[in-house]
Amino acid sequence: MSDPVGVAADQLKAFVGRIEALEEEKQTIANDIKDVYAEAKANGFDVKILRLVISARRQDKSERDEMEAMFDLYCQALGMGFGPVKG
Amino acid sequence: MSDPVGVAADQLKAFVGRIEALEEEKQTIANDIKDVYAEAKANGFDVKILRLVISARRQDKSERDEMEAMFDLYCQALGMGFGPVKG
Amino acid sequence: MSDPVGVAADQLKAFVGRIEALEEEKQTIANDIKDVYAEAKANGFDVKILRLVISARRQDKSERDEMEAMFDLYCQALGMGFGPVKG
Amino acid sequence: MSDPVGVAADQLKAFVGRIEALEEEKQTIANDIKDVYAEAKANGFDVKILRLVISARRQDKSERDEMEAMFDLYCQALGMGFGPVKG
DNA sequence: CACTGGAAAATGCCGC
DNA sequence: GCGGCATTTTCCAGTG
Repeated sequence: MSDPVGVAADQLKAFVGRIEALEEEKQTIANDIKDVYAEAKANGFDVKILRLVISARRQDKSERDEMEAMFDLYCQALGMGFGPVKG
Repeated sequence: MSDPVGVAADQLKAFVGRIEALEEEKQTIANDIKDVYAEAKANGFDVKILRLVISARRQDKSERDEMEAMFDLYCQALGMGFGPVKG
Repeated sequence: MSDPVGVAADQLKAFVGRIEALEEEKQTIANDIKDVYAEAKANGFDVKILRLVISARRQDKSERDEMEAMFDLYCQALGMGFGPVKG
Repeated sequence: MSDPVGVAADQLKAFVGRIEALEEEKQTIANDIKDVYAEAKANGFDVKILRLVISARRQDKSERDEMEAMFDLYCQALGMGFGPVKG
């Protein structure tokens, strides 16, 4: 298999293999997360609230990131003029 | 066309028609939004910042909503016990 | 507020307001679409299939539009007017 | 902090920490997958098709798994042990 | 076992 | 023209 088609096929197989392996890993971790939620539930915690807490923390983080991005943009904008430049 | 199949076909056509009409409206509005951004840009505003402002406002709103949801959940949880109930 | 900055701020508010209004409209329509799907489902239709049908029709339409655009282009290239060529 | 509430709070923090750590791992892997797709694209592969191929393989796999499960079920129903029945 | 909500994937858009 | 990003759509797990 040294023809281009064979090579491409080999490359394709390699890419597919790598992606499928990574997806399996990802799935494993997703299952782990499910397990932790189950464990929390078994310890008497309300899973719904737990999820809410985690998503709130995630949103806080993304909001902080956005603030930072805004700050950067404003810094850039200073001197460049944010609003319309009149003449 | 008074057989069930015909009736179903007519119903189907009706549903498809309604959905397609709504999607066209939606697309029209999406285009309008694009136009407004273009107009703002033509007036010297930085579209990137404008988008950031709008998304920040949207996030604020959703955060407030989430806070409210949390509050409701906590209210529910009171008396039910949020954390593990020991004995 | 007759200074340039105030004017820009007012303009900015106006743009933000218009965009947010349009986005709300858009969201309303999106909800309407969801409702129609729900209604279809309540009438025994398979929503997944329904979605497929509609997206297929959309594709067909865009293909037809493309064809039409091509046709017009060819007509122009041949020095033909838009309407049918009489002789 | 040896009161029940403190204990619950500590437990809660632990659960949140574990989940967040796992989610970060998951995100890392998701990014890796994106990278592989990008690499494939850089090597001339059509990402859209590649995704289709992978999802098709996944479906096949789940079908095969289902079949296997069925097979096992039948074996059980027939009072067969898991391995080959010797006599 | 259907429904709802939330995560993941895919599509389309914008700027470079 | 492509990569990154935001939006949208699709899928799936949890729940009643």
